[in-house]
Amino acid sequence: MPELPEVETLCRQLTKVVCGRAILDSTVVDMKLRHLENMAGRRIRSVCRTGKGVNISLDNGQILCLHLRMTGRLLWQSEPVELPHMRWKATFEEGRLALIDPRRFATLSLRDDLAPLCEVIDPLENLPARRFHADAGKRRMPVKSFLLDQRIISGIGNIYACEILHAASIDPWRAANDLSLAEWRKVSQAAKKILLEAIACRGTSISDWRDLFGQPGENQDNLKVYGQEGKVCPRCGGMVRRLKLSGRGTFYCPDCQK
DNA sequence: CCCTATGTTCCCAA
DNA sequence: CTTGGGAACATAGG
Repeated sequence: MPELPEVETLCRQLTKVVCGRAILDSTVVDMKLRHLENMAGRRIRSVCRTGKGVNISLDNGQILCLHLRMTGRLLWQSEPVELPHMRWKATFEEGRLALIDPRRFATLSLRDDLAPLCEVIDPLENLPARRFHADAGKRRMPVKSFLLDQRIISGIGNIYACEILHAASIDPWRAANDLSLAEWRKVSQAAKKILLEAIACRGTSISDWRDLFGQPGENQDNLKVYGQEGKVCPRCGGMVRRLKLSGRGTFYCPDCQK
């Protein structure tokens, strides 16, 4: 279930493996994706990320846009191996890309431009705390829900929202419009630190996540609160708790997140 | 059988 | 208009 660091990891690996390469053939396995045409003959120009989305630019100007949702996985196989839940594949001279996705929520489509995807805040950009502060405006929703709202900020999911708010010492239930500019500065700095650290570790493999080569990431060792219910908060010695917020498991330390 | 799950979208209600 | 809740999508694992 990839968030920004996992998708960034995939994009960097894809760039190395398929950039400049020609697709010999592509095959739809799951008929939910039957609208996808065969990309045989197309060469890959570049790969980039928007939020949690992978965008693969082709030499005819089209962009193959992939969103992995909950259980989607993109794998590079130098030797083709049949795996369960394969929904789509593209063969190259050097190997093939396979989309594996048990729950079949992932989306894959060809688009003509990315512009609509680029208007949202990407937390790795030098987005000023001012922008957060301004966008929070009159929103009374909990700050965690605000961070998770992909229409405002793209890329942060449940694990990193919990970790960012812990690093910033902010209570997830605080109303977004209640945070001061100084507090948004802490959130913005925490987001950048947490996300960059996770990218350096090739993502968080708590359960499903594997990188392009099937390898788990290592950022699970860096988690301070997510999945740590009942454990000791490494910052203040309090006890990490878990409650529901908008239906999502929310891990936090009531003693140092105010 | 129960509950949970790193995501998104849609409908409905307040 | 904003926000929250629940369902839907569909499957695996504890």
